[in-house]
Amino acid sequence: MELDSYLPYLVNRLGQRFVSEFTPSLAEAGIDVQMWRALSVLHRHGDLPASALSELTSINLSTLSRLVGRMDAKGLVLRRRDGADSRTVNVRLTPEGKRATEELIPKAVALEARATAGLSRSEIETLRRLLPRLYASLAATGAAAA
Amino acid sequence: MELDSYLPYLVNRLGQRFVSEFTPSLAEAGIDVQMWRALSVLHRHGDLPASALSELTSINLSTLSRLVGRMDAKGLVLRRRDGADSRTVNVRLTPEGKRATEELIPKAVALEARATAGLSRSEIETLRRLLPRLYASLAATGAAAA
DNA sequence: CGATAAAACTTGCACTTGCAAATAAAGACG
DNA sequence: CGTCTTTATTTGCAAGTGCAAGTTTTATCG
Repeated sequence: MELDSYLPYLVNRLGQRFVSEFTPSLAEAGIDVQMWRALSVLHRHGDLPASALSELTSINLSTLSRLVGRMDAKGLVLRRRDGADSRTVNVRLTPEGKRATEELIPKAVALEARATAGLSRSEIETLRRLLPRLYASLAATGAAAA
Repeated sequence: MELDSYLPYLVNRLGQRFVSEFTPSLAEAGIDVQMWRALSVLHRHGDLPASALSELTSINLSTLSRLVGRMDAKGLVLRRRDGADSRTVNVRLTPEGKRATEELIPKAVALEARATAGLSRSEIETLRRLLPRLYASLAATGAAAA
């Protein structure tokens, strides 16, 4: 195995770099990376059950449960039992949460721009296209595929 | 920002998926993901100072310090002060650590193969080439670039 | 309908993590 | 040479994390 061209290594290393580069911007807003993940997914998808939010953020459900608790305490989200099925907890952005998210989006876009500064438009598009295919391929053949 | 095509999101999500798919194989060997990261880097680079290992694994130095302690206790690595500069701690694989690593490599390769199953040879090569460029671009323009 | 299983969360617990401060060993300098 | 910095790593502390077990609410089935 050539580590320098091993995709899981390259991907995780880059991901960690994204996180550490973005953390200062988040800190200014008083939120951490996990909160940002939840915020951005909620901003994109609207209200979500905790389990769906867990799935989309890749945050462990029990971890997410407590994360949502903290975000609720900070006024970023609202957690409410679902009307139809009260096992389900729906999480929703508060106006304050929406505002915080939208304030951060330009910085998030700038970060991506900085990372892709040396790539052509088509190289960037290639990445956007391929990464989800790897993800899907793992999901399709993974443990959950039983 | 379109989250579904936002590279930091796609990258971190995929990275997390790699981790969770590989965790069972690691568990069989009694090691966790962080240990695996250190092992694979040491296997590739040979002896390394803690700071270099931290850099190459993207693991925070203080976290790494304790991780190496645990790995040492498990007999996977040896930590020794450097002869020339005894501020530096050199970390080296033990034979046991080397064996454990080499036992896992085929599974790591298989995981990558599973992820890339639907891609052409050239698409895979493109990923191997582009991901390090993003990483380098962030490193070059980042906070550390002062 | 009533018992049993399944689903969706939440929580106890033991362990890991990162920041900031502490330690220890070079270097730099007058 | 002794002091002041800088470099390399470790540790105190206050959170955060994941697994396994617990809770509550829906389904299933005879």
